[in-house]
This record gives sequence, C-alpha cells and structure tokens, in this order.
Amino acid sequence: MGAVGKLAPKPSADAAAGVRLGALRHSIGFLLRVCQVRLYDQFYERLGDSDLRPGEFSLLWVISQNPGIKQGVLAQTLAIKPAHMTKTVRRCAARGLLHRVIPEDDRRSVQLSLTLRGTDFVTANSHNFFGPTAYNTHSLTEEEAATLAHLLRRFCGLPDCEPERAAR
Amino acid sequence: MGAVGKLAPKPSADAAAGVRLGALRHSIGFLLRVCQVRLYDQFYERLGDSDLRPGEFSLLWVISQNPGIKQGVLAQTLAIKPAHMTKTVRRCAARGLLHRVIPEDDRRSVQLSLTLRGTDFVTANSHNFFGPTAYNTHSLTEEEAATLAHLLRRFCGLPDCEPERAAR
DNA sequence: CGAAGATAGTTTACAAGGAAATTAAAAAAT
DNA sequence: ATTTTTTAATTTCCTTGTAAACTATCTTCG
Repeated sequence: MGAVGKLAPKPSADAAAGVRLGALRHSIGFLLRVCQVRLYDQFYERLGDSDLRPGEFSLLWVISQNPGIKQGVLAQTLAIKPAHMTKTVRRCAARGLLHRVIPEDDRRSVQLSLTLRGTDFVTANSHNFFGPTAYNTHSLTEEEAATLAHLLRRFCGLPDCEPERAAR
Repeated sequence: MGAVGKLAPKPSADAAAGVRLGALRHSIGFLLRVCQVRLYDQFYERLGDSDLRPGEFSLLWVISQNPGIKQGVLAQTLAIKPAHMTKTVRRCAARGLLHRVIPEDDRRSVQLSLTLRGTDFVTANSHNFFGPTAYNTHSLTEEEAATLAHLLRRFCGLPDCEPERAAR
C-alpha cells in the first residue's frame, strides 16, 4: 500500500508551503489531523508489509498489561467504538493472538487475555512502537516530546500516572 | 448522531481509568488518536445538527484565505488524498459554497474560490472553530494550548508563521 | 417472582476515506 | 514535430469505522 502522501519533498509540497492558513495554523483540531495523517503514513512506510494494522498493537499491548480486561473497558480505553472492537478482537483471536473468555459471573461480557503467541508478537513488535527505533520519527527533542505527550494527556483528560490498582 | 463515547463520566468510564497503559501512556501516536476521537465527539456534540462535516470548514477557510488555490495544493495542505478532495470539493460546489475554475494555462488543474454564499458561511461559522467559543473545549490554559499547537506544528513540520507570499 | 429497564457485545447497513486505475493535459525527450 | 513521461484530477472499488438495531444477560422495580 504505497501512500500518495510521500514524505520526501516534492514540487507540490513546496506549493503547499506557500499557503496562508490564518487562524487555522493555531487550531489544535486541524494540527491533530495533520499529525495523525503523518503518523499513519509513517506507520505504513515501516510496517506496510507486515500483517499488523494501526491500533492492533495498542490493543494487544493493553491486554498484555491487563490480562482478563473486559472488551468494553478496552474499547473505552482505546477510544474505539464497540462494533469495531468486536471485529478487531475477533480478527486477533482468529490469528491466535488472544483468548476470548465469557466469565460465569457475567455472561454478557467478554474477558480478553493474550495467548503465548500474542505475547511473543507484542514482545517482537514493541521496538517499532516504543523507544528510539519507533516508527513515528520526528524532530522534537526528548524533552519536547515529553511535553507534547503531557499536553496531549491534559487535552484528552488522561492521567500522567498509572492507576493504583489494575482493572478487573 | 449520538456518539456512544459520551463525555459525562459513566461507570465504564471509571473502569477505563483503572487500566494500566505502561509505555502507551507516553506514546504520541496513541495520544493523538485519543485526542482526535475526543475532538470528533465534541464536533458532533456542537455541530451534529448542522450540515457541516468535519474538515469542510477547514477546506472553505483555507480557500477563503487563498482565493484561486489549486485543488491539489489544497489537498496537500489539509492532508487529504486527491480522491476524497474531489468528492468534498464537488459536494461544496453543489451546495453553492465555492467555484471550480479550469484555468486556460493549465487545463488539467482546478482552481477554487469561495462564492458569496461560501464567504457568508465561513463568516457565520468561524466562532465555532476559533476563539473562546470554539467547539473543542479543553482544560488547558491559553499558554499551554499555544505550546501544544507549537509542538504539534514542530511534530508535523508545519512552520509557525505565514509564508511571505500567497500561493497561486 | 415476573416484568421492565439497563448493560455488554454482535450484526447489519452505510458513510467516509483512500488505493488503484483511468482520463485529460502539459512538459520533456528525441 | 512527434513520442514519451509526468502531472492533475476523476472514477471505481474496497476497507475501515460506526450508527442503529438486535440478541443475550443482568439488575431493578413493583
């Protein structure tokens, strides 16, 4: 999947540089979208050949940190709507990456845990998402990236620290 | 269109607060997505009844700041792929908000300008996107929001200032 | 104890967004 | 001057993500 929006400078990219944005240049909504598209492009540049889709790693990662987490709680955590969460979870289960368990004490809900294969998958792919070799490259310093992350958490209401106790 | 992801706290929202994120809590990619979804929800909360769609205002706004801008340049500026830009531009043209003009000196391209109706539309809707009454509410101070915007521009490579000359 | 209301996840249908192929036009190469 | 290559936008088809309706299950109420 080769994206039209390539990262190497092009004549038309130069043309975009001459566009006046006015107040939009300071609009967080607009800036979030542009950053999101850039990240998406970088994701496919690095991982386009793998069978990993955007968001799937996050899903598996959060399950690895919270074995037995309920599907609805996971959906809420990752800001994914229930319908899409159902499809994604079933796709990962079909690939043998996670277990779906219906608890006896609440047969409406689904509890999720990684399989050994899923754990290996998360371990093998972590370097693409965290640390200096992550797919999303940028020109910010470590301090600037930390400030950006802090402000984004503030913006969306996510705490800076892990909760005291794990969710069940 | 009532989003499942409501902003008022709910029992399941409390459950999400108890989830351990590990390194994901500091991942800019993940944080950008959560912020994006939150913005999307806020957009529909404020403007769900209107005939405005996400991104359409930005499109009209940039055209208002750059009359005669080429469609490809606009697409690049807003990080929208050409196919989608075609559909969105034609939809706005059908609503009488903009003119599509094929210049004699390059009949491949399309130049865009707002109609009077489009200009009125942008003027009438600006307060929903810029300033203290914008739809995207958050708890950041003005200084923090400015820093966030600055770091997002740094992240995606967008300059802090307007270009010296308008694009043709 | 049974009915009504709420919750959790699933299914279906649809809209948004984009890849790939296409068309039309301009620029570059021969 | 003609052919080839490149550019700009469009069309078609597909995937992703979600609203709405649905099913199954649990909780609350009378």
